[in-house]
Amino acid sequence: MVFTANDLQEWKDFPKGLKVLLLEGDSISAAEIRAKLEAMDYNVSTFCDENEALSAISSTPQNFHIAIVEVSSSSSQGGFKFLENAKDLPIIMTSNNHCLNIMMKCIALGAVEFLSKPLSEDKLRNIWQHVVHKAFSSGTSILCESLKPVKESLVTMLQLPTDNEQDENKVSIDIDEAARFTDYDHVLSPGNDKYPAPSTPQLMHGTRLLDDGDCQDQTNCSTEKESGEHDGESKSVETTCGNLNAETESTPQERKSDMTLAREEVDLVDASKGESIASLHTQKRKVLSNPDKNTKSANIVGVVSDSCEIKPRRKKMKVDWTPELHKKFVKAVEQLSIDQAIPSRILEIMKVEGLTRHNVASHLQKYRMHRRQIFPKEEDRKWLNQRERIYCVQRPIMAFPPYHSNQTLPMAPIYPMWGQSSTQTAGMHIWSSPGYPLWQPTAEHWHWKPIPGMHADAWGCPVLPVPPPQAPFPYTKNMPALLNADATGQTFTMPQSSLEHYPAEEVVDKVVKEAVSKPWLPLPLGLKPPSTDSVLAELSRQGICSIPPRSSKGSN
DNA sequence: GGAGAAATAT
DNA sequence: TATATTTCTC
Repeated sequence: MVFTANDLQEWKDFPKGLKVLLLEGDSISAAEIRAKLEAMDYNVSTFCDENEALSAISSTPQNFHIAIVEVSSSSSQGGFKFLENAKDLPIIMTSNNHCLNIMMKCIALGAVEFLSKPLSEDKLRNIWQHVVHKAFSSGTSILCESLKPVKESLVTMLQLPTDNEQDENKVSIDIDEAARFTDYDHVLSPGNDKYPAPSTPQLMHGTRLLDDGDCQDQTNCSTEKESGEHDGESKSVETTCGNLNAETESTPQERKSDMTLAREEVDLVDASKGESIASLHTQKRKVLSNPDKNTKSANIVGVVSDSCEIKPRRKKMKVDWTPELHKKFVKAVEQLSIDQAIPSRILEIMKVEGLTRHNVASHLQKYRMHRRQIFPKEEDRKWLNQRERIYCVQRPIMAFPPYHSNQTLPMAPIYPMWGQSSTQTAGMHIWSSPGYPLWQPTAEHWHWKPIPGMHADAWGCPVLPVPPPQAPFPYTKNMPALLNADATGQTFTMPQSSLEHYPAEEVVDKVVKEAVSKPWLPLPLGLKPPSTDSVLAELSRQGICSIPPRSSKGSN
C-alpha cells in the first residue's frame, strides 16, 4: 500500500479516520457500536458473518486498521475463526458473556483485548492504541500493510526514531504536536517491550493510576524551585538527566560530586493541566528501550539518558545521602551545634551543589528522630564524648547509671553511626540501630577503625571499649564488687575509699534524668559536650565531693 | 517564607 | 521497613 503525502495529511487528526472492522452478529448491537465509533470519526465497516469479514480483509487489507469482533454464540466459529485468521490486525474481542475462560481464550488466540459488552464510548474511544501498538511492536517486515501508514504517520508526527535510529536512542518530540493525544487520555503506555501494549480504559487503570500519582502539579524539582538556595554556586550535582536541567551545564566529570541523586524521576505531567503526557511516555519508552544506557549508574533508577533532548518542566530528584554527604551534614550540624542547626544554615555550611533546603530539612528531621530514638541512652553520649575516650572507664567510676538502673548494657559494641565518619566505607549503613547512643564525634577523638579485641567487628564503627560482660555499670550497693573492663580485658577496681562517698543513686539519677530529658538544651554542666573536668566540677558543685580518681587503663 | 512535624511516596 | 519527599501548620 502506497502511502501518500495526502494520506499523511489526513492522519494529522489521528486517530480520526481509523478504519474499524466490526464483526457483530446482532444488527442492533452492531448499529449501536457503529454509531459510537462513527461519532469518534472512526470509519466503520460492519459485518455479521466472519467469513465475509475475512474475505474483506483479505481482498482489501488496507481498509482495516483494527477489528472489533463479537464472540458470537450464534456463529459456529464464535468469532474465533476470524481471530485466528486475521492476526495481522489488532482484534478486540467482545461478548456479553464475561466468562473468564472465553476471555482467556480470546487473548490466547491473539486478541489484543477483551471488552465486555456493552461497549461504552470510553471503551471504544481508545481502541486506536492497539493500532499504534501493533504498528510499533511489529517488525517492519511483518507489519500489516494497513498499519504501516499509521506507524509512519506517528513517526513523523512524534518525531520518533525510525527503526534504524532507535538504537541511537535519540528521541525528539514535539510536545505541542504530541499534546493532541491528550484528548484521547493516553498515548503509549509503558510496558514490557519497546512499545508496550496499550489498553482501553478498561485495562488502563494501572497506567492511569501511575499517571495520576505522579501528576502532582508541584515544582518538586527542588533544583529549580529552590535554585536560590544554592548560593549561586556552580551546579555540580550529578543528575541523571543533566541536559534536562538547564541549570546543569557542567560536564559529567564536573557534575560529579559527593552528592548523588539516586533517582531523578521525570514528573508525569497532567494532561488536564494542558501538559502533554506524550513526552512522558516518550521518555518512558526511551528508558525501556535502552536499559543499558540508563542503568549505567547503580544509583540511578528509571531515568532518562543524557541524550534526551526534551526538557520536562518538572522532575524529582532523590538525594542519596551517602556516607560522605552525611558526613558533611553532621559536620555542619556539629559546627552549628545541634541547637542552632537549622536547614538553611546547614545547607550554607555544607555547600553541596544541588542540595536543597528541603533535602537538608528532611535529613535533619531524620537525624533528630534518630536522636530521640536513642534518647534513653543519650547519657552514654556524654561519656563517649569525653576527651581521651575514658567513658567506659570513667562511667562506672562516676556511677552514672543507665537511665534504667537495672538495664543491662548492650553486649554488642556501642556503634553509634549517626555521626561523622572519616573512613566510613561507601554503602555502609550510616544509621545506627535504635537504642544505640548517638555519637557526635569531634576530630580529636574520632576513631573509625577496628582494633583487635575491641569488639569492633565492622568497619566504620567507632571503637569503644567493651562494657563489663556480666553486669550493668555498678553504681549501687554492688558497686564495690564490680569491676569494669576495658576492651583489652583490663579491669578496674573501684577504690573503696571513693565508693564510700559515692553519691546516692537518687541524686545521680536526678542529674542524669534532667540531662537526658532535655537533650536539646545545654547539658546541666553548661558544656556541649561536657568535658570530664566539667562533669566532675558539676558533680562537685552538687555536693558530690568525693569522686573516684580518674582511672587510666590498666589501673587495677 | 522558613522550620518542623506529619503524611505520603518510594 | 527505611528513607526521601511532600504537605501542612505554625
